[in-house]
Amino acid sequence: MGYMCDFCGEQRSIVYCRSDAASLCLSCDRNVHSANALSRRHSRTLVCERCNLQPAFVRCIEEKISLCPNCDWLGHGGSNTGSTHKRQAVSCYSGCPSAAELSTIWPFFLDFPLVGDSKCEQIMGSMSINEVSRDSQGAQGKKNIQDASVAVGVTNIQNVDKSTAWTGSSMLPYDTKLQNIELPAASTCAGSPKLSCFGAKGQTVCEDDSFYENFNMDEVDLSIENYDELFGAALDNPEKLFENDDIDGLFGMEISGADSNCQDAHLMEGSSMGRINGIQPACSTAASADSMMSCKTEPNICFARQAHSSLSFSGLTGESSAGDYQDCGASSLLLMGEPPWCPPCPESSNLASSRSNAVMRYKEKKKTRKFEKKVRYASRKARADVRRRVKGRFVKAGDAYDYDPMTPTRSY
DNA sequence: GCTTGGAATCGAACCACATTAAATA
DNA sequence: AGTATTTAATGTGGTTCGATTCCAA
Repeated sequence: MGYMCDFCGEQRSIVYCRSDAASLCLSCDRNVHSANALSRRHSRTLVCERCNLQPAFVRCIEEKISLCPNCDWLGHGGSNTGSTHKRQAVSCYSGCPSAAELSTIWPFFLDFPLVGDSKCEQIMGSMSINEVSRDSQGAQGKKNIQDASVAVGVTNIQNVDKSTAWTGSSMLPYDTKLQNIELPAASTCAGSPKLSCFGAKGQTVCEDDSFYENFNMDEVDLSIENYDELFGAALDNPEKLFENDDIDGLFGMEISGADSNCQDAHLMEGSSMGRINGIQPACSTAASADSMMSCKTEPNICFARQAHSSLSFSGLTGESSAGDYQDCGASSLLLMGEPPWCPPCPESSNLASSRSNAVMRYKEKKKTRKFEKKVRYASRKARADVRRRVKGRFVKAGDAYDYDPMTPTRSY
């Protein structure tokens, strides 16, 4: 990977598709992601203009550059002057938005050198969403409209409250700073500033006020029963994704304020999809299988650092074993302390102690937590529940047994 | 700081057989 | 094409046991 489009290798890469793990130029992005309904769902964002490897999650207004969390940290996290730069959250989009629509999502979009003079512009500018939808007729076309409307509806930057632009170190943008991040207005729930949500499904989440009315990090766990839940009903009922208790247990953060709910609920949503590389702070809604699977292939330790003790990561089974955390790449760092690039800071000792306390609390809770097994066939369970056993093993009917679930007596 | 041994924890394996799905007549 | 029969695979829970981790000496 590098500066060039992974697909055509000719144009400079502009956007990053996590699902495809590819950096694409605008024309290829459109071509690739207009192929079918599934690909249209891919959530894309700008590619980091510094490393050209990771998706960007903020744009430095001062430097006019989009940055991934790592590069953002490197550029703004220290004590240099960059730490005062104003930055703006970079939203994701899906569907096949036109250049104009992308510029609506990203007001800085026209800053890109390729926009306006390349064939990308020709393609992007000449095609409207309606045209795309007309090209692919019927329901497919309607889907395109939906996708595109999502892309546009996600972000109406013109409504952004400029006063919320944030500056300062990116060390803890999610933890303590995100509430001040300049987020697209439309990405927040209508009528409720509590939860930032991005994309269509996120909006669905937001519409359910009950979801975050009782949203207390202390009660949150990332429990995903199975893929069906994850990709199906759970998305319609987000509460199913959060079942009990680990977040504060692991990191010792207890957040009760509405603003905190907002920022962390957003993070939670991302992490609940197993998306550790939460450098997609603005695209938590894709909830697609591919994005979830990217968890293991694209560990992003930066996010772990930035999440800074505010997240836990759960495995697909809902059992948060240590291995699960390790699987997610970033997680191990959360448990092991500061990442190697973390500079010494006066808070470090406090952070270390609070983290160790948090880990202890997490372990305690984990001990007492009950994991419910999902029984696929009740009939089989019913039979197993009445079968006689010897040392836990099933025995042939009529044979001697040492355990009878019906009558806990021995036959010999 | 390093080693050692016991305790604690974890996860896979085992068992029989009704049920389910697939293949065949 | 639809039905009946046969074959193979699956899943269910309590217990055991080997492997791993933890912790104090």
